[in-house]
Amino acid sequence: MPNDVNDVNMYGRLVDMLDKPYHHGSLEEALVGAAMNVVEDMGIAGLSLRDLARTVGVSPSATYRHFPSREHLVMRVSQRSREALARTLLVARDGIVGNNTKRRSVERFEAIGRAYVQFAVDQPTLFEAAFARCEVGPTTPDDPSAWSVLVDSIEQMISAGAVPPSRRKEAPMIAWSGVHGISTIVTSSIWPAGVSADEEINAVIASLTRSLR
Amino acid sequence: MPNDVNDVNMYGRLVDMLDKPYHHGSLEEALVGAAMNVVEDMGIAGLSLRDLARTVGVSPSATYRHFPSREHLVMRVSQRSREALARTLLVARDGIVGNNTKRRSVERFEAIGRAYVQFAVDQPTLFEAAFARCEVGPTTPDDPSAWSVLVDSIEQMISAGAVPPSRRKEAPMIAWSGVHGISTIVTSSIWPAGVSADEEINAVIASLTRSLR
DNA sequence: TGTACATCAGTGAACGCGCGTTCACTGATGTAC
DNA sequence: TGTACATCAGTGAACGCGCGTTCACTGATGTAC
Repeated sequence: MPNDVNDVNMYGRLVDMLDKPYHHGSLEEALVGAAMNVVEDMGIAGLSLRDLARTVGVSPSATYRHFPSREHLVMRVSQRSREALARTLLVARDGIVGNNTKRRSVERFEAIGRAYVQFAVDQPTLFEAAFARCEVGPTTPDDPSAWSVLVDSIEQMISAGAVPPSRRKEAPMIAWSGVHGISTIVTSSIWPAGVSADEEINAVIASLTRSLR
Repeated sequence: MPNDVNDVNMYGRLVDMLDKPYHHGSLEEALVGAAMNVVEDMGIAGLSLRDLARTVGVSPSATYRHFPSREHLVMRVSQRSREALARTLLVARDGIVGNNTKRRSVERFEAIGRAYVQFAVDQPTLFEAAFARCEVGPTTPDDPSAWSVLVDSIEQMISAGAVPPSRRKEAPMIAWSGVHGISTIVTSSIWPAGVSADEEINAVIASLTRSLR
């Protein structure tokens, strides 16, 4: 096959590579982004600073300009994962509309729960990363925060009269435990791979609404 | 300090070591046992075949007589952890006695739930190992099986009239999700370390009993 | 507007490490006759 | 009862690997005067 055109492209790429400036410009963001990709398909145990540096095209030691240790990177990735989860909850919630505020508040609550489980099923490694035990804690609150989304949703149900105010204190943890539990069960090794869990998910979510009444 | 007696002991030990037979005798069991200890204080990521061989006093390659790969050992440890969990559930259940069968069935159910969470709190690394994603599956059913303990307990409640038979199918997953969820939440990095979760645990377990009625 | 200089963000080589796994081997055990 | 031999369960050395982290360094950038 003729290779002149390809050669031009190749040289173009080589030039791009050679033109690579000494300063990356946004190395920290690039590292976190690359790390999210790695976690997505290898899990958080597959994260390696050297590997990320390679991917981003930078020397291993450059990563230490931005993260004091691997563990700090892990913390960032974990938080990112939680924030990604929170964003999908918001999208699911805002997808539910209607004028009956009471009914809408319950439907939104259930949509959030369903989206939570769906995130875990679709992105098991990110979900795992989101709640991984981690030696260093986040220095910034999650934004958006899945917990806040849940609490707000329950507050809406209380305002709309779908849940009695007496449940205010305990309701978030009850709801979170239920959806989190079925999520981890369905994505763990004890759940037979490839088998749908739709019925179980529906039953759990229905039980939550029921137990908050 | 005089060292004659100590020397005798020391020589005794040395002789013991030198007397070590060529064949270990129960290497497989010794490896699994050592692995449980490692997992208990380093987590499952800290498992290394070489390290175990060292601990047990055997060459690294000897482990391959008993496990085709590290992953197979991980599977065994994971199953062991689940069985340990199941045993604590049985103990907790059998600790509840009484003549009122209906009341007893509910109290046993709740005791099992509480023991489940307590196991996770007391042995977070074993709990994590029990449900770790694992590339090879177990070849033998868990014995005892935590799932069976739970199902039996619900069956008892149904017989005693504490739970309507119509809930038979969905009840186990609802209950399991709740206790499993709060367990993973409380042992994950998002729960502030050292803060008691007793109130939340009680609220979740009460909500489960409520939602099964 | 030009320049000296501090600071920042990279490089590249090296350190020491432990890992999983394989290989040819040998010592111990059990079994058929 | 003794013995030849297959099989089992170890040894020990080596392979190749990738990792986190440190170090002395240099190129680029921004800022005070």
